[in-house]
Amino acid sequence: MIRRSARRMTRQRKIVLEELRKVTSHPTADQLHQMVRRRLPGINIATVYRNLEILTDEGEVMKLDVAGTQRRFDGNALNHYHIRCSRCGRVDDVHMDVVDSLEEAAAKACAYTVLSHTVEFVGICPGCRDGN
Amino acid sequence: MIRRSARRMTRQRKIVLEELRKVTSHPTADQLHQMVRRRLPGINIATVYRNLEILTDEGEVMKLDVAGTQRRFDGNALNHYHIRCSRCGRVDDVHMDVVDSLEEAAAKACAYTVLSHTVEFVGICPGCRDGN
DNA sequence: TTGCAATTGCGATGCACTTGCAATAAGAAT
DNA sequence: ATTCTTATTGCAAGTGCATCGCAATTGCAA
Ligand SMILES: [Mn+2]
Ligand SMILES: [Mn+2]
Ligand SMILES: [Zn+2]
Ligand SMILES: [Zn+2]
Repeated sequence: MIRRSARRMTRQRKIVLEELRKVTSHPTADQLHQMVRRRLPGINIATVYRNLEILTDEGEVMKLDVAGTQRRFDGNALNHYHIRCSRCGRVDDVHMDVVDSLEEAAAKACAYTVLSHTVEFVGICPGCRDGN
Repeated sequence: MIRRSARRMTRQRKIVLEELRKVTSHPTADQLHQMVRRRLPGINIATVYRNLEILTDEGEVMKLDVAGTQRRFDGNALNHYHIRCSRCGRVDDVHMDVVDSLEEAAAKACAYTVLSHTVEFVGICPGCRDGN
């Protein structure tokens, strides 16, 4: 029989998750590494990456592959949409309903079995627009 | 006064564009490099990248930053949606109407000035589904 | 407590893309 | 046609983000 290896809740993994859950800013791995380091000075960036990978496939967090930039991570694993500022690169949540009907429309418009979808808006954040 | 440098239509640029326009497959830069090399054996990958960059900001082609994979290029610069096969990675067009109302909804649901949006579907392509 | 596989820190490596530079060539001016 | 300017090229080296190999450590089940 196939057995998945038993996961351990290490100090590192716990704090990576806690720090990511604390913010709504969709940090990159190295931003998160800085945050975690305040509590765990010796932690290595590779450990942060490895844990984010594991937490992602456990469904605890979400990987965001933002167009043309460094990968970001989201402590909220429920599907929701994002907007990226084209000036400064920050990424924020868009608090609108997910449009599931897009997937039905797509299923009719191509030959694939449709499984999921993501939407990324691009715009100008308030800070950049109002000049700060 | 600011003047943009005059663009030259080099043999390389012309053929990169022609080869990209020939296909509907959204090739990566090195796939396109292989294609172009059949007509221009000496062309370097850096030249392909540079020309794709230039053609993109001239609006002739489109860069696709597909979630978690190598960048792909699209000879059709008009906004349309894509679907990626989670098994084999191929990317195809989804021939459905672009839902502009998403941007209005997003504008109400966040503080950004919304400029554009992209949708990426994920699914299983016919080839992978039907086992080839 | 003990045993042992999962996990870590660290350095090395990989990969996709970008850049510096001298040589080349597009295309406007003559 | 020829000359001239400078955008563009090929090549090699460089960047940056992410991943990997490995010996040492550690969670945790027995
Ligand atoms: Mn989010
Ligand atoms: Mn397309
Ligand atoms: Zn901004
Ligand atoms: Zn497939």
